[in-house]
Amino acid sequence: MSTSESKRVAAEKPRGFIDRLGDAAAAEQRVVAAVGAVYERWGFEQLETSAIEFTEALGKFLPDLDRPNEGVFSFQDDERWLSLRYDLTAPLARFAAEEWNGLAKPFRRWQTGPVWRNEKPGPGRFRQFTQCDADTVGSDNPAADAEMVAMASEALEAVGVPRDGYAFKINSRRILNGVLESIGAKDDRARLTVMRAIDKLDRVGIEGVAALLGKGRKDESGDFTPGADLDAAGVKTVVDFVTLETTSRASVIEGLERLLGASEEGRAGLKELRGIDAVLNGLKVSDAQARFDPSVVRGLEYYTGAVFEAELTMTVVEDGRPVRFGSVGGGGRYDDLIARFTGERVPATGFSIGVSRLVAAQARLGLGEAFAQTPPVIVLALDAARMGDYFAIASELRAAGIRAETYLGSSGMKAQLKYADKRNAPIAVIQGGNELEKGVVTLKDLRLGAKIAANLGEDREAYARMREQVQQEVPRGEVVAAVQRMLAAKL
RNA sequence: GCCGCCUUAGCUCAGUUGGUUAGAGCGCCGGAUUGUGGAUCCGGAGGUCCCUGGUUCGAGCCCUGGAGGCGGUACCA
Repeated sequence: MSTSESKRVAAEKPRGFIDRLGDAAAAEQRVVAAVGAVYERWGFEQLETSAIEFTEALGKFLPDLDRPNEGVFSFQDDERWLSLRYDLTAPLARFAAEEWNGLAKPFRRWQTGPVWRNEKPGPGRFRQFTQCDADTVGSDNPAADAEMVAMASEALEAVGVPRDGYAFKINSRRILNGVLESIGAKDDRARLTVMRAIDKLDRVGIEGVAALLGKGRKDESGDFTPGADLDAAGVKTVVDFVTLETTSRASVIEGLERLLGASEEGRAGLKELRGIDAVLNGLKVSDAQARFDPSVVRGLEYYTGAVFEAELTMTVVEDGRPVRFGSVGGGGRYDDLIARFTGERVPATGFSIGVSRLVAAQARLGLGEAFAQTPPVIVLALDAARMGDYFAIASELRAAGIRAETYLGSSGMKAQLKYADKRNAPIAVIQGGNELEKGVVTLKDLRLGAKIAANLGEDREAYARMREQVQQEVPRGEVVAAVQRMLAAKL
């Protein structure tokens, strides 16, 4: 009985999710390993938590009946709502609150793993992606914030980003709050609208921001976005803040000093930035690596103090156009998050690296090549009765630390070489009847062959000569040494 | 969520005012080549023309509704 056409299951995956094969999969692990090693070195302890949490623990209201999956993947279990975590910070808050009594405080942990968001996917935006976070819970010292920035910059360099290829932008929500206070934007809706407007500086420019602060703005598609409805003086105040010269941390502090006036909240934010600056100077983090930038907002509502954003400033030209990578991580201080569980205010700060994004950038910038895996040497299987011999050869190569596999299909030699070619194998190990008689194996240098063949035309004779040239017979006992030599040879 | 464009082979696409059996290039499989990757030549496999309902003697093409993709915008804990 055969499966009818209509009963076949479609081989497809849900939108917003991706498969990764080979180096694409391994690259993420290697980035996590490199970043995690930096966090470990700074004394952070690794934490693992479950992928699923109670929905209310994630700080999300119960999904309403019409749209139970708005933003987050949720389902009901024994009457209670469960959700896939959408970041690593909310699970940390839950863990810290749950284990509070037994933890050494301040509690410093790092964590990695996939997170899920049920949102419209786009290019470079998926519904599952990996984050790598570090957080300090139980310290309100600005030094903890400075440490996050310095450590994250070390992490970026650990994955190959050069020192002049990234920049951290730092601000404090308290400064923003001070500004909002001084222009009389009291209610939360107006404050949020102003912050969203500032957040769009990159995309819509200063004129766009000014429009969004005032009456609103019509974009190219004809869509109208209502503004925050500030008066002219209010717009000017905000614009002055977000356009402050950011070349040095000291000059920003100076500028803020001038613009902030008497706002108590703003003063507190400024004090915070001073504390961060002092520690960054001690850690020798330069103005170019970490700037104070009053236009940095970060969307997340839970931030209460310092906010950070890591941006890759390197560009690569693709299809004749420069491609910018933008933000590869962010974080900040969230002093109220843990209070949801304990009722007690616990100061905390953290930083999150978007691993998937960083890997994508790494690949396109060519930074990941040092991490790339060498493809395996392929041992051809020319005689089904001698599989044991072929596996013995591959095993010897593996024992010498060389990636090696034995061909397991049933095809002829030509197809096996095509297989090796497709796998990007550097070498094919051949032992058929001819070699067996002589007690040798043939090593074929596929990389060299590919290089030579690329310059050949239709000349079949030259091709045959090339074939002879790129392969050599070696005694069976010297296979490992000869493979090592061939792999080491420069092309 | 809103606005615009798009959907034909694994991929990129062609397809006449609506007319037999829907095509090309690339890729894939095989042969020319007794045991050798590329190139060349020959052959082969591969299709729910996104789905649905309709108009028509007849729909890949026209009409209704829907889904999916791309771009912009909004949201983003």
